[in-house]
This record gives sequence, C-alpha cells and structure tokens, in this order.
Amino acid sequence: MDAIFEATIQLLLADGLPRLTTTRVAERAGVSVGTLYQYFPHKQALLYALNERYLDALADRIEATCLAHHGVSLRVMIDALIETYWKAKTERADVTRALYRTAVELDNEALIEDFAARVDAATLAMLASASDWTGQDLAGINLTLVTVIFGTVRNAFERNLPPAAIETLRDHLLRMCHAYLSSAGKRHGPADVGG
Amino acid sequence: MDAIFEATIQLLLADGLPRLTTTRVAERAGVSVGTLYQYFPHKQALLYALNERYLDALADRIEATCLAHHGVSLRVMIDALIETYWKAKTERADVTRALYRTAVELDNEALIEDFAARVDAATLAMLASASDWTGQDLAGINLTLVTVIFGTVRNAFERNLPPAAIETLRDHLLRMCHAYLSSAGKRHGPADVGG
Amino acid sequence: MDAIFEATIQLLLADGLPRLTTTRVAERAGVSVGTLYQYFPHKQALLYALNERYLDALADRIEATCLAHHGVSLRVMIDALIETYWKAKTERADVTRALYRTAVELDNEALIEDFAARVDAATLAMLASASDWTGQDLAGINLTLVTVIFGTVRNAFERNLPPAAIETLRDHLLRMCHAYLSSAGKRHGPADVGG
Amino acid sequence: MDAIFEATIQLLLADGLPRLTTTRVAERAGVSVGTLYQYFPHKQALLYALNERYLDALADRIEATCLAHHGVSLRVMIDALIETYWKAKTERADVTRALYRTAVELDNEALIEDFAARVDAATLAMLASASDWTGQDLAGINLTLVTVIFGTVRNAFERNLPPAAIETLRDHLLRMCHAYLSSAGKRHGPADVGG
DNA sequence: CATGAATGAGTGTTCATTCAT
DNA sequence: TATGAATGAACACTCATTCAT
Repeated sequence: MDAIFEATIQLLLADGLPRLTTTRVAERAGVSVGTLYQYFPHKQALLYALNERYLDALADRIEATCLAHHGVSLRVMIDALIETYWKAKTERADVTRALYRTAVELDNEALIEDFAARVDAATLAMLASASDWTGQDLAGINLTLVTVIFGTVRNAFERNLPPAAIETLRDHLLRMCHAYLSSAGKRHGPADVGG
Repeated sequence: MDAIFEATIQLLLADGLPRLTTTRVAERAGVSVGTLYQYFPHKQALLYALNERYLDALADRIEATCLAHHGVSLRVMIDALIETYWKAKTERADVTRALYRTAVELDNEALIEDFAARVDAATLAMLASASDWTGQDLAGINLTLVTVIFGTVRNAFERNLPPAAIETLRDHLLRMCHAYLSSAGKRHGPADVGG
Repeated sequence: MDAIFEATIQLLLADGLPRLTTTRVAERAGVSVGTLYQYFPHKQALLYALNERYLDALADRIEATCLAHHGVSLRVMIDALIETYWKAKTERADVTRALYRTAVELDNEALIEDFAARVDAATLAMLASASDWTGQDLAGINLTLVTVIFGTVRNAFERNLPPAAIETLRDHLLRMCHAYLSSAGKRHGPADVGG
Repeated sequence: MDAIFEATIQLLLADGLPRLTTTRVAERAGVSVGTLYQYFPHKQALLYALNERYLDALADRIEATCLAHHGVSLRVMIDALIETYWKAKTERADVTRALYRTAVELDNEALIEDFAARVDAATLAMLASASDWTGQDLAGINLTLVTVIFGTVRNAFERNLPPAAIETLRDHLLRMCHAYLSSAGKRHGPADVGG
C-alpha cells in the first residue's frame, strides 16, 4: 500500500493529475489493477487517502512542535512554528504541490477542516502557555498567525520563488509576526523592544 | 465568446471540473461545439483564456489601486491594497475557487508569473512613493507584503471560515502589516505610533 | 440504427449474450461505439429496444390477423391465430431464441405485459365477434387459448423438436383447441361435430 | 455443496444473474472461493449442476406420478400430471424463474433434452397403460399433452398472472385436455361424455 | 484440503476533437 | 462560417480464476 502511495505521487509529479490512471499507478507500484482496487474502492479513495496521510503527518509534526514549546516565550514559539511548517513544505515541496493538484477530483473539505481544527487547537494551547503573554483575544491572534503563516508559506512555494527570495521572505515573515505580537499585547520586556 | 466564458464558469461552479465537457459548455453557451472550437483550439485553451482573463482583470484592479495611492502614507497604502484584494475575492469568491480548480489541467505557471510580476511592479512603485518611508530593502518588504496578503486572503477563503472570523482576520492582518512596517523602517511620525 | 439492431441479433445468434459487447456490436454494425451510444444510452437500452421492436411487430401481426377475422367461425379464428403465431416463430426462430436470451439483463416485464395486453384485447374482440359462439366466460376462454397457444408454440421451439414432430404437434394443437371450444360452449352446428 | 447451491439460488433471486459472482456465492455459502472451485471447475459448471439438480428432481417427481397412475383412466392421468407439474412450479416459482435466467450462460440443451426424454418416456408408458384408451397415435398425443401442459404452465407463471386467473387457467387447461382426449380416441364410456 | 490475496484480460462508457454538410 | 453527428482512444472498474501459504 505504501508502494501504491509512492507510485501515485511519482506519477502525479511526472505527468500531473489528468494522466494519472489507476492502471498506471498499479503498474508503477508493481501490483495489478485488481490489487489496487482491493485496497481502494475508487480512484477517489486513493487520492483521498493520500491527502489524509499527508495532512495527518503534517498535523502530527505541528502538534509535536507545539507540545514541545509549551511555556516558552512567544518569539520562540513563532520561530518554531514557522520552522516546522517551512521545513515540512521544503522537504517535499514537490509532493505538496502534487497533492494540491489532487484536490480537483476530491471532496476534501472535511480533510482540510480536520487538519485546521487540529492545528488550531495545538497552536492555541501553545500560545496560551506563553511565558510572556499579557494581551487578550488569544483566539483571534491564533487564527491570524496560523492563517498568515500557512497562507504565506503556501503562496511562496506556489510562486516558484528563487531560494534567495524564499529565504528573505521567511526572515521577513518572522519579523512580521514578532512585530504583530509586540503590538498585540506581548508583555514588553526589554529583550523584545524593537521587534 | 463571453457567453462561452460565462457558461464555463457556471458549469464549473455547478458540477466541478471533472464534469466540464466542451459539449456542455457549448450547449449552455448557446452555440455548437464546432463554434466553440473556432474560438478555442483546445479545451485547455479555453481554460487558459479564462484564467488569463480573470488574472488580467485582477491585476488591472490592483494596478489601478496602486496608481491611485502613490505618495500617500504606507498605512493608507496597505489599507487600500488589502481592501482591493479582499473585495475582489469576496465579490466572486465562488468564481475564484472555480478557477483555482481549473489549474490542474493547465500549465498556468506563466500566467501566474505574469500576474505576480505585474502586481510586484505596481506595489513596488507605490511603496517607493510612500511619503513616510525611511527604511531599506524595499524589494524585500514588497515581496513580503504581497505574499503575505495574497496568501492569507486565499487561505482564509479556502478554509471556509465564518464571516465573523473573516472580519476578525482582516482586521488583524491590517494591524500585522502596520506593525511590520513600523518595525521595518517606516518613519515614525506621531500619527502612526501605536499602529 | 437498423444496422445496430441487425448486428446485435447476428452476434447474439453467433456467440450468445455473454459475448455480446457494445464494441463488437458497433464494429459489426459498421459504426463506432460512440455512435452506438448516441442512439442508446446503455447496453440495456439497446437490448430493451430490440425486444420492444420485436414484440411490437409481433403484436402488430396478431392484431392484424384478429381484425381480419372478425365475424367468422371460432374454428377459423383459431386456425388463423395459430397460423400467425406459428409462422412468426418459424420465420425467425433463431431471432426469437436470441431475444429470449436477452431477457436476463433486462427488466422487460413491462414489455411483456404490454404485449400480452395488446394480444389479449385483440383476441378477445375477435372471439366476441364469432358467428358461432353461445357459451359464457369468454374472458376465461380467451386467456386459456392465448396462454396455451403461445406457451405451446414457445415450448415446441425451445425443445428443438424435429420438423415432423413440430408438424404433428401443430395439428394436434389445432384439434385440441377445437375440442376445447366445442366442449366450452360453441354452438354445435353439424359442421363442427367430431372436432 | 448444498450450501453452495442454496447460496446461488438466493443470490440469483435477490440480485439476478448479472450480479452473481463466484466470490459472492462462496461468501454467502460460508466457504472460500478456493473451496468453491474445488467442487466446480467453472462458474458454468456450478450453474449447470444447479439446473441438472433441479431438472432431475422435477423429472423424478413426474416419473413417480406417472408410475403411480399406471392403469387408471386418462382423465385421472391428466389430472395427476397437471397437478404434479403445477405444484412443482408453484412451490418454488421464484427458484424456477431464477433458473430460467441462468440458461443464458449455459449450453443446457443436453440437460433439457434429457429431461424431456425422461418425461416423454414416463408419460408415454403411463398413457399406454390407460384403462380407457382406444385410439391411435399415442406418441403424437403424448407429445402434444406434454408440450401443451408444460408450455402453458410456464407461460402462465411467466406472465405473472394474478392467482385468480391462474386458477381459472388451470381449470380450463384440464378441460381442454379432456376434450382433446375425448375427441382423439378415448373410449367413450358414460362417465366421460360431456368432457 | 482450505484459504483469500493477487491477477489482468475484458467490459461499459465518456468526451475531446473532426469534418461533411 | 456554423453545425452536430460521428469518431475511437482512453478510462475506471469487475470478476473468473489461480496458487502460495
């Protein structure tokens, strides 16, 4: 079954969704079509499972990061969050893009909502434990951070920016989040003055 | 030809890309398939033109906004930029999503790059004219603002957030951009303190 | 479309239903599969239409026979009815059998009921006009005659009886019907004594 | 093996031949496909055996009836024959119809011929022993009776006639056979006058 | 001897595209 | 130039059958 997933991703990357046929997936995975259909009742089910697997793994990583950073300062939290998400995207940037393309034939809203819910909960819990937080409306701030970070990273990768620009962008994104938190209620200890 | 575009969007919204056939588009548009093929040599060409039209119109609006805001303060610029993009997305949120789904069958990287280039140029020129700018690395800041704003807005709409959350988010996004600019080198005039 | 019907019958006769594929039908008919599907939305629709055509034609013939024999004696009526049905079966005995085999993939009860209703009505009207009828329960007699004649003829052909046996059978069937009518209330004119 | 037969009939009745797969038969029978293939080398073999079993049992019953009525009057013989066949059909009318549908995938002419031969022999022997027979051409009469009775009964059940009509029909069929025999050479004892 | 995962040829069906009218 | 019937390659999916365990 992992072979099937792997084959699917490879074909998606090589030829795109329109040329992704069950027969070719099976062939590349080294199994017969029949076997593929024993694991997945539809082509859609395969695509869905692939997305699920990816999003679950990503959520796992984000949850782990959040859990590992309870109680630290907001700055460190944001650094860690961006680092984790950025790394996940960078490591398999191609896979990520391949999966985005998959969404057309899918009703994966449930998947995305589940993912978002897990991430929201994890980041919210982390932020709530921050050692230097004094402000209010944590939920709004959490929503903003998550949406901005994820949206920005995705956009950055979709635009095919050159690595240098990507680096710059990441750096600026960090600073932006810090500036935002400073202005939004972080306790202004001396270390943070100047964002 | 406009009828064809309109029919395409309607079908895309109603049934999704997988059920978008040239025959049905022609039918809905009130022409024959043959005629459709007179205008567009491929199905892809139709989809490509549709995206092009949409992105061109969007770029037009952004350029207009930028042009109209040369010389004002950064804060006003950012407000205008977010306002414009947000409005464009909101007005035809469904169409936007329909078109995103269209991308699978397309090699529309060129389209996106053209769009990005136009927007980058327009926003950069606008920012460069800001009355209250003192910092450096304008290009980096421009890239960051554009990527963050567009990525965030897209993400917000894709997540199907409730209107209240969307409003909150927009408000926070604004504040985030302001905080970022303040920290990045905006001339600290009295009016902006506390951004 | 007639070519498609003809091709279907030929293939049915040559290879049986299990090997009747839409592709082969189209091939044999000299059209493309696509064209076949323009005429018939399903394989089932093709089979259904084929049966419909056959049963309609058969009902037409039986109705014509009945109409042509209003007012004559019962004996002549029966002769004509058996003659017509027998001839229809004999003429295209193979087609008939081919179509029977078709029924598996079909919900053709409606078809059969329509056919039966038409035949029942036609024969009933004919019998009611008989010059020599004195008995009662015409409906029961009609039902019996129709069921016996059609059931017997079908059975005879399905059993693959040799032509000689078939002839004998037909002769006996006639006599049987006459004897039945004599006993059931036919006016006993001298001509009919001894059935 | 009986479980397999039973499962086959159940599935045939529930879903029809097109949805009858070896896997489902095995499942329903509580065995594995492998085991099913130990008993029957093909799917066809299973269907063939099923028909064989059914026809053998039916022939058994008819033979028993015939044997039990040697030496009695023709009228009683006919009554018994119709009774037996009618009962067999009525008892498992659904099974009967299920099996008819099975024939498409089968070359069961041999089966039918064997059945017919057994029945013909049994009824012929019975008729030959009739206490009141004086006519000739017993073979022709036998063929006629068997074909008419079996054809009629089958037709009656296939037409889905309401129970009342079925009863009427059966009654008329009896009278028809009697009238036929009377006219064909039965010794005219007083008891039989008036058919 | 029983199992049931694996096989893959074969099926019904769709749809982008063409071209005679 | 507009039409839409015809095309046929290509696809998702099924299921009788096999064979390693």
